[in-house]
Parts: sequence; C-alpha cells; structure tokens
Amino acid sequence: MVDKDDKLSMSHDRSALLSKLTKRSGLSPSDEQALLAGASTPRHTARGDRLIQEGCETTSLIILCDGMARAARTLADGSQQIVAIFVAGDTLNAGELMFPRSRMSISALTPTVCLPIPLARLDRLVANRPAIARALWLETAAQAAIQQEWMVWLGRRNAQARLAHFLCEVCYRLQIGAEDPGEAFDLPLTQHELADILGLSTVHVNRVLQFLRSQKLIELSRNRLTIQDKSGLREIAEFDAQYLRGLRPPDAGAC
Amino acid sequence: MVDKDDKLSMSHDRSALLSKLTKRSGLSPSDEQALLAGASTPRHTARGDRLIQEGCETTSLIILCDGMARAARTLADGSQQIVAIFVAGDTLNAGELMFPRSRMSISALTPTVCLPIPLARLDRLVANRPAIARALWLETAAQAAIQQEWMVWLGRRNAQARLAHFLCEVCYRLQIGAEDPGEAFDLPLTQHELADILGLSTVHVNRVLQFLRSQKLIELSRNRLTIQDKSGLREIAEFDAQYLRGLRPPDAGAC
DNA sequence: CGCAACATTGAACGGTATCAAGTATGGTGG
DNA sequence: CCACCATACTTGATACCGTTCAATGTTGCG
Repeated sequence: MVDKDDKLSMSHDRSALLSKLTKRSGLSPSDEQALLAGASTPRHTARGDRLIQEGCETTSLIILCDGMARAARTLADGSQQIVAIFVAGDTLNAGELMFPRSRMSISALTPTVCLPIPLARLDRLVANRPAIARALWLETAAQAAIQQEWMVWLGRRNAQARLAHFLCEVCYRLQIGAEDPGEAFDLPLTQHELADILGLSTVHVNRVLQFLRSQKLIELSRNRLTIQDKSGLREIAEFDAQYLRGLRPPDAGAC
Repeated sequence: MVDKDDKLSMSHDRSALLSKLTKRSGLSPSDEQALLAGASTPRHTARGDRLIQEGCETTSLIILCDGMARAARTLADGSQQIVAIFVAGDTLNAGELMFPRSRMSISALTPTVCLPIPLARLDRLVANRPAIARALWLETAAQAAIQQEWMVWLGRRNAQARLAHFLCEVCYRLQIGAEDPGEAFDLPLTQHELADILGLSTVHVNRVLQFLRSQKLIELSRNRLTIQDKSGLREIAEFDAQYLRGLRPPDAGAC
C-alpha cells in the first residue's frame, strides 16, 4: 500500500509535498515531518473537481501541494462570487477549521495534488507544537489580508482597476514559489470565472480585457497570460505588494 | 496612580475587561488571568480617536473591551473603504500581528476602552499557552469569515441587499454579547460611513435607507436603529447567521 | 464533423454616481 | 436664550459605468 497506481510517479515520495508551505511559514524540518506523519494519502484531482463542498462537515485540514483552486459562494439567484484563489503551498481551509461545516465550495482550477490532515490528528499537533499552530494562524491571516484587498477594489474601484489588481496579485503570488521569474504564466480562468471574482458580468470582463490588451499592458489567450508592462499595470491597479509579503517572524526569545 | 480620573469608575478593576472575549473563545480563567497579567494599562478614547494608524509598526495586540470601532483603507483618490467593524470583545488586530506594520487605520466609533498587550509578552503567552494561540487564530478566522460575507454582497448584491445584510450582521453581533435582546440599538455610523462600508455613495445610502423605512423594515434616526421587521429584512438581505456562530470547540482529547 | 464551451460584438436599459441645492440638527459663544 | 456655524441628512436632475439580451465568431474535443 505504498504507492499503487498514483498519477505522479514520485507520489510515494511525500517528503517534497510540503516544501512550499514549510518555506513560507518557517516551519522546522521536525514540524514538517510531524505534519506529514499526520497526513492521509495525497489526493490527485482533475480540473473542475470539488475539493470541498459548501455545507459539508469539516473533517480535515487540506493543503494544496500542487495546482490552483478557487473558493466560491453561491447566491439564491444562482450567481456566484469567488472569494479566494489558492496556489500551490496554500492551505485551503485553515480558517474554516474553526467552523463545524464549510461555508464555501472549493474546486480545482487545474489538476491538483492535495494533502488532507484529519482533524483529530491535527488538533494534537496544534496543541503540542506551537509552530504549527502559528503557521495555521498565519495562513488564516494571510488569507484575510488578501480578502481585505479584494474588498477594497470590489467596493471602490472600477472594472479596469479591479482586473489589473487581480492580475498583479496572482502574478505576484505565483512567482513567490516559482524559480522562473518570467512575465508569462498560466491563468486557468475563463472570462466567466474572472467575472465571478471581480463582481462583474462576463461581457464586461471581455471588454476590459480588450482595453488592457489595446494599451499593451497584457496579453492573454488560451489561459496563458503575459504581462507586457508590469509598471503600467500596477499603476492603474494601485498595486502595492505589502500585503503579500513581510510576514513577521515569531519573537526570537519566545520559545 | 490606581484610578485617577478615569471615565469608568471601575476601571481599576481590570478583571471584567476580558469577559466578552473569554466567553466567546472559551478561554480558561487561568488563561484569562495570564492575558490580563501581560496587558498594559487600559486605554480610554473618545469617538473619532485613532486606535491604530495605517503603516505604523505593530507593537501590541489590542483588545476592544468596550465600544465600537472601524477599520478603513484609504485610496489614492481620497475615497475610503471600511473593511471591518469591531464590537466589544473583538480583537482589533489579531490577524495584523503577523505583519510588521499595520495595513489599515482603526478608529473609534464610540468612546472605547482598549487593552493593549505588548508583542513581546504576547509571543511568550502564545508559545506557552495553546488555548491563547488558538483564541487568536479563532479571532482571525472569525474576521475572515465576516469579510467573505462582505465580499459576496460587495460583488454581487444591490444596494438594498447590502445595507440590509450589514444591518442584520451588526444587530446580530451586538446581541451576542448583550443581555437585552431588544430590537433597538445604537448604530454610531453616519450615512457617509455607511457608504464607505457598503461601497456606495452617501446620497444613495440615504435613498436606500428611506426605501427600507418606507417598507416598514427599519427605523433609524439619531444613531438609533430599530428593526421593525426582522424576518423581512433578513429576507431581502439573504441573511444566514451561520458564519457568525458555530465555532468549533477544540478536540477534547487534544490537550 | 458537429457539438459545447468559450470569446466577441452591438444595442438598449438600469442602477448608482455625481453635482447642486436645500433642510434639519446639534453645539458654541456671546 | 439666541444667533451662528458645522455637520449631517434630504431631494432632484443628469450622466455614466456596467448589465442584460441577443447574435455571431472561435476553439477544442469526442
């Protein structure tokens, strides 16, 4: 029962699964091992698969080891608002752990690899290892910081600024973990999904995209985004990456 | 220097300051005492006073023991978006603690009593007392849950639904801590501030308020809000209080 | 090939912003 | 106690940003 017929040939080597999360939150190798030891079998999904279902009971912490995902809330009239985008290394539901059932649906935007850690084991880890508790708190806080930024542009900025800001943010977050600092990357979102993120109609997203293209700020086709003029894009977005970096290390003498 | 001319006559009795927070997060008396012991002198402010300044270094956790406060982000054009409302018992910056400097300004909506806990001492508490770490994480998660709800109505609902939902939320949160379950309470917000919360113009807030009044759903004058038809209001708000209650208790066997 | 999802375009409508008054309301100093 | 002022609230007219509806083009895939 070590590695049966998993999709990733190296999937029986679980040691690399948490590298991105570990790096970001400054977990020690020992804590990383403990997390891995508590985890269940990694799960591989295709694009579109449900990772977490709205209203379902929360049974595990789920770490997104590879791929991208989106969290959405659905309204009575059928429209939906995407409230978060996750990239490799993010936890999908650190904040949700505090609630008995999930308040949003999370689905895969690409093929993904997820690592679930059952609550019972996680609770023990959290109680015994302050660094893990802190890492989960940090994930929740990072999530909240991003959400605040989204609230600002949802409430106060026009369609161009919203789209530009979102593109800047995703670009930045994807480049944190990646080695390749190129200006082109995969953006596995349809215009319809972009609309659900930005609180706009699909039609208007299309027009705004064309405006950004006409200004030679971006290129986007076939889910491949190239940022041609990063500073120009950041200007109309009023993008300031402060909220994505600069997390405070724990006080040295505390432990 | 025990209680000089403090506004609250019982201010030298610090033991009650944390009661609301404690109750919500299920802290033990021992943890509560430890928190109190780590705290500095309580601070009393008037309406309008800055509690936290955007861009300032984060030096303390600040607990709002009494009163209400708002957190706002200001944009280049001078407009602002209020991203959070705090009521008695909330922590103002649990999530911000992870960042070296604050990303938002928080100011008092009423006279308030705040209890600051310097970071150095807090770090020690967090490292040694899992329940306190957990409580701060929970506060961050609760904040994030509320923000997600705000994102949904900012992105996808019209002005009436936004206002209605916000009123439902505030009403609910204020009644959690209060004994008096009446339908009338103080809402220390000007229409301008409401507009900054809802992402609307002041003028439009006024019109929507009048619409809600004309439907006999609410009464609002002189910062005093009465909800005349709670179920009617909740209906147009699509309000579901799930996200405000039902926080998961820590696993019993974990400690 | 043919279907389904996605992208693009145009025209008309509507919700909300903006501008510009005017009207309470409350606080202050004389 | 009143005159005055600042702030908050109210109201109407007009403009614009984004939505909606409808149609057409494009891409990918079984």
